[in-house]
Amino acid sequence: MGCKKHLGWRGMLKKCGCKMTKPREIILEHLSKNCKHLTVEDIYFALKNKSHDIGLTTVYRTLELMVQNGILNKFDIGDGKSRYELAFETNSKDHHHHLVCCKCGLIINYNDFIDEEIQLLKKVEKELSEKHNFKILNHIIQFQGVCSNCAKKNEETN
Amino acid sequence: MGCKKHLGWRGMLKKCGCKMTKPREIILEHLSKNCKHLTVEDIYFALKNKSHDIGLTTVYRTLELMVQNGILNKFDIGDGKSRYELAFETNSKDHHHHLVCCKCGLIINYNDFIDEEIQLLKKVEKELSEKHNFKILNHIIQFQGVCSNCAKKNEETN
DNA sequence: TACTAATTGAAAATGATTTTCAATTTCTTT
DNA sequence: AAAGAAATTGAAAATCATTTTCAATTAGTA
Repeated sequence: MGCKKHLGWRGMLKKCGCKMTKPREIILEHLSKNCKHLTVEDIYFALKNKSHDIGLTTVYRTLELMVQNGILNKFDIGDGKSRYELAFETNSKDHHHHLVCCKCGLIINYNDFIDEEIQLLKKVEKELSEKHNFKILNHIIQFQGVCSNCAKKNEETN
Repeated sequence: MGCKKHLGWRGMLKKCGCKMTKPREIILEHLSKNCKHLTVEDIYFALKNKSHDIGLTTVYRTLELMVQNGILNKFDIGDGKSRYELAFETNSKDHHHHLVCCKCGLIINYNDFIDEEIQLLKKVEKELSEKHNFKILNHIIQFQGVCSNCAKKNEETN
């Protein structure tokens, strides 16, 4: 299970002078199996529940390392906590963007019209990187709004 | 100066049972004149320099209120501080998206291909709001990368 | 197997943001 | 224009996510 991935991760770590360790392996495995949008706390407690006592600090450090190396994406939905998910190549069928409820924090991955989005993103990316001499590494598209549940709750209140 | 705006702001505040106050007026004026991407600290010290002693807490509260009412956009470039800017209608000529350097935090507003972006965003927005029963209020498009300065610095280091 | 450098984790420190609460201000109503 | 009710302010304290510190441990190499 996950052997190929392990090799990939190990190679990536080697390239930047880092080592593959038990905690890192466990954290990465967890993220691979839970293609969600996890906070540090989410991961820390999930692993604790599986009897993996990995320090909170280690979770922070591992996630940061993986973000630096493009394995994970880090993003923010406005609640003051960072969230992490596996990074998928722009061309991958799993690549997606986010629809976020700003009341309850619900996050929906979408890939409707993803081809059109990607095509346009690439065009804009090319223009911007040339014009501003930027090396563009990533992008975020996020729609923000109110989900049906929260809209309902709000009506009841009024 | 800013009379029309003041009326608009006052009306907005009234609608939500809030009052127009000196601090709020000063903070909004400041944001109107500085179409940047300001942190709470930026604003607090800028006003202090103009001899406006407004409490840090009040700055936080005012900004949050304006975000809730669509006057300001709040966003995050990954450095742990929230940034604020005037919100422009999607159709406004001032509407823009961001190109961010993840090393130094440089933020560039761009509107190249903005018409195409908006057109696509509207299409996606319609689809998502129907499909997921969301009331969509806003969107973020952000490109992340390394600016030329930081790229240069990095070369020198190696 | 031994060594060197990287990693871990617990505790302490940091830094942004929120809460508390008494004093002040706004806006409506007389 | 004055009074009153409700909202707002600001300073200090509290909270909460994240980072730093440092001694003990572990991984990968020689």
